[in-house]
Amino acid sequence: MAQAVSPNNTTAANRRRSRTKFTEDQLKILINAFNQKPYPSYATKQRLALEINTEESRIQIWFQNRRARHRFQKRSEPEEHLESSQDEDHPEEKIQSRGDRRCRTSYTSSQLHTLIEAFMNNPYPGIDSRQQLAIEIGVPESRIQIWFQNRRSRCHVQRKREPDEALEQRQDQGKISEVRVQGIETTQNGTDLTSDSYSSGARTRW
DNA sequence: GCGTAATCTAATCAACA
DNA sequence: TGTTGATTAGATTACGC
Repeated sequence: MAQAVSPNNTTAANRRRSRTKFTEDQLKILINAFNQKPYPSYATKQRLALEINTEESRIQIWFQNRRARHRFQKRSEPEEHLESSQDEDHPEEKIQSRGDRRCRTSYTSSQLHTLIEAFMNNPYPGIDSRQQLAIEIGVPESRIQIWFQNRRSRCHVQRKREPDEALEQRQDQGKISEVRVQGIETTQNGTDLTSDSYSSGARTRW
């Protein structure tokens, strides 16, 4: 998978968060919680965060990685070695956790303006930039990270769709031949994730 | 070098205007 | 109903021992 930040290009602006080192006691609590519920609700994650004195976002990442490791083990290990209680697919937990999500963050137009400006400047901000933005607009850093993820993702989708849409438009207008889509493709083909064009066709809220 | 936290994309769910 | 924040799986990167 393509990564935006090359290993040798680490600057203050794209530096990763330093690794969290969980203590034995913290891990005991986390593992115990995981064994009970691999898909904890937001309230549970918050409670755990409080209990082991860390951020809720770290709990979320820990559970994500833990589930991934479990799935991996499940695939690679012979079936008789599996611990039955923990290796179910846990569909009921998944369903339940959907009912207790974090409240949707609602950004003001000025917050969005700041985010978009930052995105145009750098679509892959490191921990320092994200924290700075978080302070600036008064939103947790984890929400900034999610916002950038969604924004990048939707930019990719939009860019994939644009040539098709241009074609459809031409067909709708009954304009035959000579109209070139090339221009659109070439200008969008670079690394310009920063374009706000992905929302330009639709209604914008900012 | 290994274990694993952090990060990424893509798909999907779901709140809200 | 479309937009977009939240969550997930799965893959990958890279930190810290």
